[in-house]
Amino acid sequence: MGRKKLEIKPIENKSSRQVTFSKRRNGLIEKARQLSVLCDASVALLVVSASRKLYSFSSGDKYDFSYSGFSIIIVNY
Amino acid sequence: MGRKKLEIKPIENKSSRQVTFSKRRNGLIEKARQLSVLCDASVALLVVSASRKLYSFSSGDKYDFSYSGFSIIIVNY
DNA sequence: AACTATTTATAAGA
DNA sequence: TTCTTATAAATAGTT
Repeated sequence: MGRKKLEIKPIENKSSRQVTFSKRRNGLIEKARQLSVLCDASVALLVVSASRKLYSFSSGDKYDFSYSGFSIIIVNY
Repeated sequence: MGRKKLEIKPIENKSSRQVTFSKRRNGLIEKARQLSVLCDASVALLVVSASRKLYSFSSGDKYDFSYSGFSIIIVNY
């Protein structure tokens, strides 16, 4: 999408990469939410940025996410 | 997208729901892959259908997924 | 399983 | 950097 076709390869420019990350992360989380609502599916999504920030989505309240360094653990209630 | 605008609410018709699930699940997984490649992010995505089938994506080979009943556990190597 | 009319996401630009 | 918009991409309904 967008003004030009974008090849799916690492974005070198740091600020472009940051902008694209923010937009696409939000889009992905919204799509995950929609899938869970539309299709009665359970969805868990974890995204860790290059700068180690964690963003997550899970349908319902089935999961508890924790994050430490490189480890991601999903623990059921 | 599509011929008509679709409200984001549970799809009652079973076959429609199944078709939408298949299309959107594939789309979501592809978007997850693209985000990880474009933005040097770690992404883990788990989708469990109403019929309890598990579909997943993770960037790199950092994670190992297992699924049993309602429990989903991500374990690092 | 394909198609295609539309909606939606988003790459650049302002 | 928040908002805009031209365009690419996803997909709902159809065949």
